Amino acid sequence: MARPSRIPPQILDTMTRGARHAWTLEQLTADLHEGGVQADFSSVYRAVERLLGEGRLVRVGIDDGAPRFELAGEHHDHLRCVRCAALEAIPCVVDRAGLDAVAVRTGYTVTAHRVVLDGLCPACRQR
Amino acid sequence: MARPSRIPPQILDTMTRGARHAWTLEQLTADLHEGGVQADFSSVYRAVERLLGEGRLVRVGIDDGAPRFELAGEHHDHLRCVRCAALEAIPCVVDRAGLDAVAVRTGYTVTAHRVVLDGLCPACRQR
DNA sequence: CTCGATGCAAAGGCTTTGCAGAAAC
DNA sequence: GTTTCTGCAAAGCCTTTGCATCGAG
Repeated sequence: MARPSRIPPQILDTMTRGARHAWTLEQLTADLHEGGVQADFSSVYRAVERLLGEGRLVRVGIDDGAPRFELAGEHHDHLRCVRCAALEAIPCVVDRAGLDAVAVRTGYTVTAHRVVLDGLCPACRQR
Repeated sequence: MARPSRIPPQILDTMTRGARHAWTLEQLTADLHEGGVQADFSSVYRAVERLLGEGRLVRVGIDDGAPRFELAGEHHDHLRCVRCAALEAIPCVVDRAGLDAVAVRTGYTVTAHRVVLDGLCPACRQR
């Protein structure tokens, strides 16, 4: 190792401290800057790529324009406000029995799932 | 109306007959061509846009590179082979009670959900 | 003749890559 | 001196839009 990575640990740190649940690369770059960390977008891109490969981050597809990333850890699903785009982590809402039934009926081996609930957050509903 | 739409009905027809469950714009354009329908990509793009607005199609985010579209109809979830990218429609596997619990706990009004199961199809598992 | 639909081509936005400079070993 | 990380800038890829043309009413 000729030069220690500066950005990857900063990303993990930012995510650990952050209030957010899933970052786009753009948000992540902005948050690093706010934390006083100088980092080019492409460096963040490559650092995230590396962290994904190491299994420290996971990619979550919220399908709202840009891929998002979050710390690898316990599985959870997501709840998104369709109006303000707020994103919350929620416990898994997939029905185990239903999953097994699907596996049996289709012959697939189901290895993972991604769930996004769409809704209105309390603040947006009042408006 | 100065000129009746040619492409939108052909899209609905292609989707109704097709074996596929969700089309990317590229696949849709290709399927139209195979069916002998001449259609430019941008025309397909705009036709789909129109059909979405009319509620005849829905957009489904499988998050596998390109947005996909399918006929509006009964809600269903999706099962995707991570190896060959095959896509199947499956009955909803979301736990109703869990959904209600989330709504209560977060204060959100949940209006929709999107589920993608990842797995290995029978053919790919054998290899 | 009029007006919307279509095809072509270019613009736009975001992701990904190449390359030279910088920093640690 | 060697190696790898970083920043800058350009290349790519797919989506979206502008515009001239076409064709049914």
